[in-house]
Amino acid sequence: MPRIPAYVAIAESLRARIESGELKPGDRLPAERELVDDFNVARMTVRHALDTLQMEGLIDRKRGRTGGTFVRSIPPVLDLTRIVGIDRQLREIGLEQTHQVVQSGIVEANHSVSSALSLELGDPVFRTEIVRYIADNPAIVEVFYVAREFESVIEHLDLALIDAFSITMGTTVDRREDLVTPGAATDAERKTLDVPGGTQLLRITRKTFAGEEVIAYSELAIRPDVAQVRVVTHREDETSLQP
Amino acid sequence: MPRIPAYVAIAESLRARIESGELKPGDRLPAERELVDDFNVARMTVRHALDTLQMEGLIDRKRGRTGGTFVRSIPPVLDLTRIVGIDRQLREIGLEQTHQVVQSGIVEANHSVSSALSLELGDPVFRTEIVRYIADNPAIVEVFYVAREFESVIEHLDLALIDAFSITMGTTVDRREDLVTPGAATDAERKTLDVPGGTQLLRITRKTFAGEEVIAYSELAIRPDVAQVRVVTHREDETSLQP
DNA sequence: GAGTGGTCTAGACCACAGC
DNA sequence: CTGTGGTCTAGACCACTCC
Repeated sequence: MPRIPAYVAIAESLRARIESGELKPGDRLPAERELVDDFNVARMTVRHALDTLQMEGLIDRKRGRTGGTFVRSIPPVLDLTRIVGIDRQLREIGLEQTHQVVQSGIVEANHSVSSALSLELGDPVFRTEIVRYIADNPAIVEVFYVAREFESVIEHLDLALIDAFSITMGTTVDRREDLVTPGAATDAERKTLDVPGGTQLLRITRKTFAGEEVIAYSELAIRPDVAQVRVVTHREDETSLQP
Repeated sequence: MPRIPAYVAIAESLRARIESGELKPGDRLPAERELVDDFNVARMTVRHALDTLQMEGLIDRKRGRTGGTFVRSIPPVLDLTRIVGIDRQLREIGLEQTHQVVQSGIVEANHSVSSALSLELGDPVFRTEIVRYIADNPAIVEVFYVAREFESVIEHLDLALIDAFSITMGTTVDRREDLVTPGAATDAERKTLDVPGGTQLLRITRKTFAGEEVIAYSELAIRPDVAQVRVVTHREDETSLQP
């Protein structure tokens, strides 16, 4: 029998109390120093256990006199496979969405951007960084890159990008491709999203197509504690049973 | 000016070396004890920095005489919005996929399962746990639940579920919905996927529909270092510009 | 002020994988 | 055997937030 590390045992014990429903979303777990007494370990070991639960998305932590460690509650769902903007999706379920342009201007294309948009490394591109708030919580950071001549699409950030292109440029967008990966917040995201270091995010890198050409490239980072992501696939999308 | 924690500064420094290309995928970073000397901090602080980079998906760590900390290489892409099975998608890009049924049998529906399949808590359901290997690496754990009478679909695990239902039951599947979240490996997943604790995974909970009825519910956990996930959305899926 | 989580130290020993 | 990462201790002080 392999030995079970203490921090794993502690995490299992707390996870069991959450999954059994003994601790419900919003409930507070014992303070770290209490857990130290309960399990007879050093505080770093308790923190390692809590770190893993936080990475799993089961708990949130707040500091201060009324802070503590809490069971995470279930966030609203955003549909990746709907073309309509986030704004409208949230309004349908009765939530407020606002956004704020953090920065925008011409920058030199880095490697990811230039290869996505078929440019040379260092070519000028128009970059916009947006933070979207759901019910006043910073929820999503979106950085998007377009060729300079498309700059005016940012006048319609409340719309889906697809419609913004159609209105401002007359360009017909017909497809987008999203790569979805998990990953912790970087320091920059940590600041704009106002989360502690190490928070788990859902990352999406998106290519928006007009025909076979990529006309926009964006990177989204979503706080999973304020928005879940859904993907819907219909049978008609593809005939699957051919050899 | 807020003070920058040492572990953040160390992580930033290493991240910069990776993103600049000074360290390429597969390259080895300095050993932890070397970094301790380089940055004049305790080893726990270096490890905290490396933990955050690991959570971001930038590095992998291996122990043993020839182990170390390595820059992660870029994994193949699986398309969530294609109905064809994982098996065929990988064969198209020249990779081997095998799978193994870890366990299967009748269990009592827990809360998630019963509410997804419209059953009562504790009702019997057929549960199958599968591990999928990509190029001999354990890549995906898939647990799926169906009503007992659909049990025979597991005879066709190499096919997409949609076709398995069609062949064995004559049931026409026409839609599926996936919820995508990030989250670290639990202890159970850690064992079956053979990853160290705290590894980031991409989690998908999937409902498979026949008409408005959910006929299968599955939970997938994907190792992002062996498979990336893509979502493709077409314009025709929805008319977006209505008020 | 007081109690919460966040950072950090300077060690120790363990587990693993090649040589 | 040796060098790698993994776990753990028993403290310390900091930063935040409400009272």
